[in-house]
Amino acid sequence: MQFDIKSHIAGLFRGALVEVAPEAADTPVLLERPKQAEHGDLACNIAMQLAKRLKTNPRQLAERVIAALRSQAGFGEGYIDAVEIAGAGFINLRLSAKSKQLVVGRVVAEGASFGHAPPTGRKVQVEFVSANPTGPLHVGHGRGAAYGASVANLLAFAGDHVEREFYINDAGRQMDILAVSVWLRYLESAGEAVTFPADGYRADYVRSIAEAMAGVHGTRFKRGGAGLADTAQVEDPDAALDALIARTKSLLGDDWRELHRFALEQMLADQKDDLGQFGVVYDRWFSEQSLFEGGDIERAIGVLGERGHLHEKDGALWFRSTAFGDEKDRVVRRENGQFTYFASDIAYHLNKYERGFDRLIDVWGADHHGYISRVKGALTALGLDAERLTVALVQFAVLYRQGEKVAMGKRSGDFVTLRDLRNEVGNDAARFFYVLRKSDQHLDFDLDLAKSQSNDNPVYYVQYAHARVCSVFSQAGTGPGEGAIPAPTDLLVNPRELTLMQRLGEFPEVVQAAARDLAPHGVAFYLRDLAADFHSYYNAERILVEDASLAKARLALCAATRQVLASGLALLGVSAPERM
RNA sequence: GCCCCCGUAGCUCAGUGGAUAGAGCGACCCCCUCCUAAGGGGUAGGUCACACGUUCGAUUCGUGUCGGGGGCGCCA
Repeated sequence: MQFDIKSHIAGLFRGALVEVAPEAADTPVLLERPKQAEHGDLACNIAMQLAKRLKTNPRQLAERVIAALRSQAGFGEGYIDAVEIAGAGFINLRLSAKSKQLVVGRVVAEGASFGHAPPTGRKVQVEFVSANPTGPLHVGHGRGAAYGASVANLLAFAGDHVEREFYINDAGRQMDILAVSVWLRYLESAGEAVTFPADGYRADYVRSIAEAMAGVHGTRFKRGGAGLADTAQVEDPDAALDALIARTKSLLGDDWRELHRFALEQMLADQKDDLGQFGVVYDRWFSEQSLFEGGDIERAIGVLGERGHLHEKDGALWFRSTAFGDEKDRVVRRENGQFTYFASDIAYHLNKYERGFDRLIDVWGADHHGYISRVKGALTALGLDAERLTVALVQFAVLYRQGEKVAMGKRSGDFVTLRDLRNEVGNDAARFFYVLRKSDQHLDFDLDLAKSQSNDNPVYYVQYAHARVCSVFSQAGTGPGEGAIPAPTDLLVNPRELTLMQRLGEFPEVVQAAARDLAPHGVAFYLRDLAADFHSYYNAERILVEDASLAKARLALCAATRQVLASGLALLGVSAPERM
């Protein structure tokens, strides 16, 4: 671990506190960065915090703390230029150029691991996207993908062992509906007259899967379409669809499984490919169906029953979630004997706990918020610690084109897919824009802005800073890595250099905070600030000056800047181009 | 009806129990003989929705009101 100026100073404060107020020596020392430059580089509010407890005036207490601070061994090492009392009792510190220069050598030496926390030993799972495999991913999934992937990266950077998982909802009625829809299109293209159900999947990709199926399986699934006509006569659309599914299953017999699997695999391959191109990869794809096949659902529900949390009513089996703060009890097994999605989810989460994760993070769409209390309730009922589960809700993204909301009709099939979005604005802009807002905030995604190659576009602004640094290095005839030669950083004393170095020094705390809050937008905002500091410096000062020592020092600062830009962009899954 | 999110500059949004609340865009003015102008410098723009409470201190925490968005199935 390299010398860290902030913890050094916090240590001095703790020493001073022992002298001034031994009874309060355990009070944590908070050092924050004042918003205004005239308040120095670091501010400590310890005097105001303790004034009441010690029955004294905060300014007087601050004076005593400062006196003790000056007497600490280590105070005179040249890291602190000035200490003063301000306002109600703030202790403001002005750091020396020497203390700000430390970060340059540190970043250059540590490279990509600068800001990376040591291993925590904690095993964390992040489950995200988990879209139904009944259609292509749309722009809403895209936000969950960008957010979940960045959160996973942040946690790994903060020292956790992270596993990324996608839960495949391959067991339910929706999947059956897709399989039937594909089958009908398949029959249709073979010349059969079929009546397509109102609630079937009617978008184009269904036809594509049907064509692929004909290519692979030929006429294997052909049956007389006339045997379906009466199912379309059922009044209630839901019942009609169920009748159609049942009829299809009986007509196809053992081939139903194959048909179902074919449709599922086509859809999954599409989603996997889409996510892969988006830079989102998983350690595991977990099948809901496997929970049925392995008996996990019956086992999980069985445990709930043994613990006395189930009861029967109206022929269905209910979990008494009201006993755990939910507003009403929830069905786990329907009157028709089928388990609900909720039952699968209970079994799935039990399975996660059994895999020994210290922490589980579920990234869900905001429409699932009512679901949290019942899942946590079920976990508690199973005797598990529900506190280990964190559900991060991601609000919807609304696309705008030329100031107009882009219509998204899921039913009509004209929704915008993630793939369309990526093709339109590019992966980098999509990843960056998705995490530019707090996840629990509605996101207005401006397509025109994301596409514009101008200074309005924050992605290009940050990437351009990186490209500029690289350009300086190519002019200098060296690579940024060669800045690793010990450089005379004490020559870096002009205000813009000091500002830039200070900003670089903030990176570790920014990343830690973003990981703690599951808030990748903090990194995005930081990168914009860092890029601004660099652009400002670049415009005001020439890097490759005549004075060889100064040029070398400035190159070292550039190398450090490039590294932090690249590290931050990598956390967000955005590329760091050397040329633009 | 119940639950969740939000209300900060003309627009889109950051932000923190602290000191004179920030950024980008938009508006206006200025800067390439020079390492990428996809850049930089400057001006203007605010009752942090409102009220009460907790606190030495509230834009931040709590309660309430008003306003906007979303969710509340034996769907997944």
